[in-house]
Amino acid sequence: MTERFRFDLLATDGAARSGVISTPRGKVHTPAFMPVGTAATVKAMLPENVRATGADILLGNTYHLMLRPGAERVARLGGLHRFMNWDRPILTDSGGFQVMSLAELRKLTEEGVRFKSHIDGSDHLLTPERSMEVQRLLGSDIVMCFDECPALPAPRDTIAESMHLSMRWAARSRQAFGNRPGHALFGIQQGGLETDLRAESAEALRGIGFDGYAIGGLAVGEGQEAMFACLDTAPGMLPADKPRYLMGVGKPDDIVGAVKRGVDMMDCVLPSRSGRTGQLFTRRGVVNIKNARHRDDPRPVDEACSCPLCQNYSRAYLHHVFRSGEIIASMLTTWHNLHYYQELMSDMRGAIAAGTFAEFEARFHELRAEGDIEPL
RNA sequence: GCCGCCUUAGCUCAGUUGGUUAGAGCGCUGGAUUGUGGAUCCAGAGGUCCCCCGUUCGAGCCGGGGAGGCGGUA
Repeated sequence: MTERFRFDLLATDGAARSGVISTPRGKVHTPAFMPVGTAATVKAMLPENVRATGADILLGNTYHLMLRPGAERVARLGGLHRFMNWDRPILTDSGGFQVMSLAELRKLTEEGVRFKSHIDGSDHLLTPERSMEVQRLLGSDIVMCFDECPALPAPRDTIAESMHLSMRWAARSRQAFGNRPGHALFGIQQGGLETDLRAESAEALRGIGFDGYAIGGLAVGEGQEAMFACLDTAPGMLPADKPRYLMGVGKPDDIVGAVKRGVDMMDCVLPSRSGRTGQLFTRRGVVNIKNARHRDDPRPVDEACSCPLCQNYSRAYLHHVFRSGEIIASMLTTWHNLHYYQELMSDMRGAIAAGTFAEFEARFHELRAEGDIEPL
């Protein structure tokens, strides 16, 4: 068992990197995709099945868990790992993003954010210090700094002001986190699409010193082209010997493009959330199982996929259970999507190690361009 | 047999004193969803207004006849 948090870079191919993060709760192979388990569960999945898809680490949410069931309660019950039956690493988001996207009647001050719960309207105050405390109570392995994430597009002044506040909060987060061997604290770079603000933010974070560095504030409406343009320079501003985490991204092609540009970790709700709305991610692009074309189709979603859905059930069956609102529909689609995402990450790790990332990427886009199989 | 009520989109129903291209909800056909609200939003298709005749410049609406359904009554 590793006593301390550690990141070892194993291979590079162009800007793409492959490595391993070691924690007392296990290793995380990078590039890594973290399924989102917001409310102490990856919806529609048992933890052992999430693990079976290849996930090394999950993401949990400070915002949701502090509101329900409450961080102190989770702590009394033995911590988040025990509570949700996942003994491997967990990264927790700080709550900053969710306060902005979910809560009502926010009031932003230097101290933190006062807001009303989207669940029951109760009043709450989230500060860098409280966010660190909540994440400690949960037992998070990788703790995220409390930050503010403005929606894009926004005026440069707004982006700059927000970034400076996030940097002051990053320093307070670092101070409040203290020294906790075996646990990591990640700083979050902001600055929107402005290269100089990104650089200034990265410099501020390096000055404080973190165990890993996240790129925040992307995939919030700017489009893939703008995001990639930002990622052409943002990862290189962060320390090469620490993990780089692109928050909230993304679709499969976003992920491939991000890894190509030097990102080591990502999380996204898409495979799980879209799974619950009938959207399946495959080598050949997206399949919407609700579409009428699948009604009589006895074939699997992807004949080359080894997940339980593709091995045992037809498109026609999945279409039926989806249209009927059956719970198994969400289970099967979520399982498939997480399996696909993890296989994608595994393939990229292999390609980086072999120095064949360019070939991998070409094949990835080639298959998607072919599109889904023709309807019967 | 007689009396009353009903018939408008796939379903359940609105539809003003008769007045442009007849609407809604659900369903259906598609789309959106990026540090999760099992949520939500967007777009589209779909009509012999039960049938026939009449009145009227003009009928889903008014009159007559018929068909089908529901209820009451002998």
